[in-house]
Amino acid sequence: MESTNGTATGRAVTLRDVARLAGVSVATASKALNGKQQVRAETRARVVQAAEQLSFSPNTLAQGLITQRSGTVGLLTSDLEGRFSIPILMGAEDAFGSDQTSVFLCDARGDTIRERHHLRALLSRRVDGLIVVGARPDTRPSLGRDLPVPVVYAYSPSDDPADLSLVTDNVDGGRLAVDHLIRCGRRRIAHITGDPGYSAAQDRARGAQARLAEAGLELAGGEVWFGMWSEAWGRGATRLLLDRCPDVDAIFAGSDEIARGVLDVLHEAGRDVPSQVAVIGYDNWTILAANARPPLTTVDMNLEELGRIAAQRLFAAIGGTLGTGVETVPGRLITRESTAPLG
Amino acid sequence: MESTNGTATGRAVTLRDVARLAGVSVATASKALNGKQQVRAETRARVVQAAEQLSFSPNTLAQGLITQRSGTVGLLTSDLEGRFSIPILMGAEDAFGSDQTSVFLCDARGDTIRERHHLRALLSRRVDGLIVVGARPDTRPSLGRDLPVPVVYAYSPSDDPADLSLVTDNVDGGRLAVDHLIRCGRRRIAHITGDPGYSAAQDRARGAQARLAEAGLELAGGEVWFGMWSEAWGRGATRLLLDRCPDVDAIFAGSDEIARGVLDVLHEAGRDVPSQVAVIGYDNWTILAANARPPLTTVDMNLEELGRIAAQRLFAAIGGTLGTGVETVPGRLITRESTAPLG
DNA sequence: TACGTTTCTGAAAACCTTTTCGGTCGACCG
DNA sequence: CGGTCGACCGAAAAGGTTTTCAGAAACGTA
Repeated sequence: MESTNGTATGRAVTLRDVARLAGVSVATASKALNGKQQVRAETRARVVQAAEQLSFSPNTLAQGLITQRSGTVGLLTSDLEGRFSIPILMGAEDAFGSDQTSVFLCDARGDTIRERHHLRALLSRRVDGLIVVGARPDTRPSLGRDLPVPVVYAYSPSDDPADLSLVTDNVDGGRLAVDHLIRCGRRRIAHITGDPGYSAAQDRARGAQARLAEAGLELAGGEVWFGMWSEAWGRGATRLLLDRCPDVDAIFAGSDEIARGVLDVLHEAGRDVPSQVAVIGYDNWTILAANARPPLTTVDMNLEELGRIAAQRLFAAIGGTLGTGVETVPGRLITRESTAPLG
Repeated sequence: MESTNGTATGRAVTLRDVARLAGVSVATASKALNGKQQVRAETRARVVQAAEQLSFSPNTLAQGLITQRSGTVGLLTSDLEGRFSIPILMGAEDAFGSDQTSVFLCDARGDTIRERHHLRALLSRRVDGLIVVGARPDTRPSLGRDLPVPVVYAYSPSDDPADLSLVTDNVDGGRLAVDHLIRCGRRRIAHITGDPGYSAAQDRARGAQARLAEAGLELAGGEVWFGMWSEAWGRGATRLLLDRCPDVDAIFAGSDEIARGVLDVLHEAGRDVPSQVAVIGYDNWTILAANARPPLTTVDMNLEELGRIAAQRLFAAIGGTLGTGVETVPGRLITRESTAPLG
């Protein structure tokens, strides 16, 4: 039976076929292909050659059935359209060697019952482990303690301290940003950020203020400008800021979106960036940061790294036992042209 | 053995356990749970109850082994970080009922040998089908004709006409954009777009010009302004355009990024949008389009829809036979505030 | 009572691979 | 030459499910 355009080509070739062609039993064929010691070099060569000739590829389902290890992990996300899952996913993907482990991607779309649903399906598929990545860097409900596989929470930590969670270090990120501005010689530093209901906003602000305090400085404008995660808020807040505090020489924006708004208004107001006012963003969302005028210095959360670590922890946990608590991954500064030493 | 924090909890519960608890054989247990006719209602109830009590979930690997259907599909992408794969993926995800089918996500990162690698792995896992989504809307090499499973190419069409490809309708998209501008009463319409090496750029331009011709109009500036897919090019081209053709009353930008650049320069030049110049983008990349000043009217490529259709075609093809050729999915206009009737 | 029918149940094969364990064969030693 | 040993190979079980087919039970009919 010929294979015509996607129609399955008869039966798939199995180890039996290989064995038959090589003139050995399936047992030795298996051993030969898996590099076991129990087979003569000459026999092994014959088997390998037969396998290639038939372009045999072992049925992973059957393997999984007997080894009790499927070689798959589930990635349960809640914001696919968001920009957080994707880098994490990529990091995870390349931490598992792609030939060893494949990842099932499930998007729960923020819906708890859909999440339970996906969870059931994944367990039914006998995944070896689970990575749960949330939509925002706030605590999320645990999946529970009595799952048959290890779970790592990424980005959104679990509310159960017995789980293992990996999060970005927002406090340190805020500190990083302000530290950079101070090193640039800035002294009148303002902080415009997003929704105060986000712990990310609070943490970054805390880190920023801590670093300011160390330098004996106060926030320009006297307080953190909380608002929304949008360009429009960036614009609005900047207008107010320039009004109230015209001698500001640096602005730390809580996100690249906000930073875009900040840049816009500074431009309108005729303040040069970076010579008069330095601006730093957060997220390193390339489309926004790299295309800004001028290109935006920003804090990268190292999400791929976070994903990679999540995968490593999970991998280590499979078969072994998992750590607990919240592990924190530091970000890094990406310097572009929106910041520069003063003078 | 207790389950402690992710460590596997002894042996998983199997159909045998259910059968034993219900006092029947595994055969009847299977039939009972799968709604087969061969079992008395009372027996079925007993089995179901036992299954729930043990919270049994069938081993999909074993099922797949015998039914020759794994209930999985592979999604092979080349631009995870890009904005095209994700909506397609989401569309696909919700077209397959999530309890029926799970999707393996693989990112080849534009590397052909990594792609072969992933392909082998997916076939080894006995996926029921494959969706291949490319990074750019140009032709890509076919995976080949003699695969054991059906394949649908999305976004990037395959170079083999015997394959089934689904692409966005760029010609129609260009027409849509210009049609909207004409209906707004605009007559001096310019087109600034990206890299002329992209068929998307060419097609959109062709559609735009076709619609202009129907209205007896010519492109303002005389020609299409090809360049790069960047804000910077949008800015540069707009400056040139205003210079050469100051009475332009509408600009069709080949992407939202370009449109952002266009808006920036118009703003600087003191041209009001939309009262003096209407601007329309392409992609409906929300972060750019909705946050623009003013919010950007744009063409949405309906990528989720494309993903959904891809999944449907694939689903239909599994077991049956697949269509061939290139199928085209129309986009739709998203009107925001950057366009409005003249006067 | 004998027999046919219908309805339900269970044994067993099948899916494909890995792994254990016993067996064969030749070589080597005493 | 008998025995031991090592190297290599194959038969068979296992993993969890579905499906086929034969058998059992219950019931109605002649």
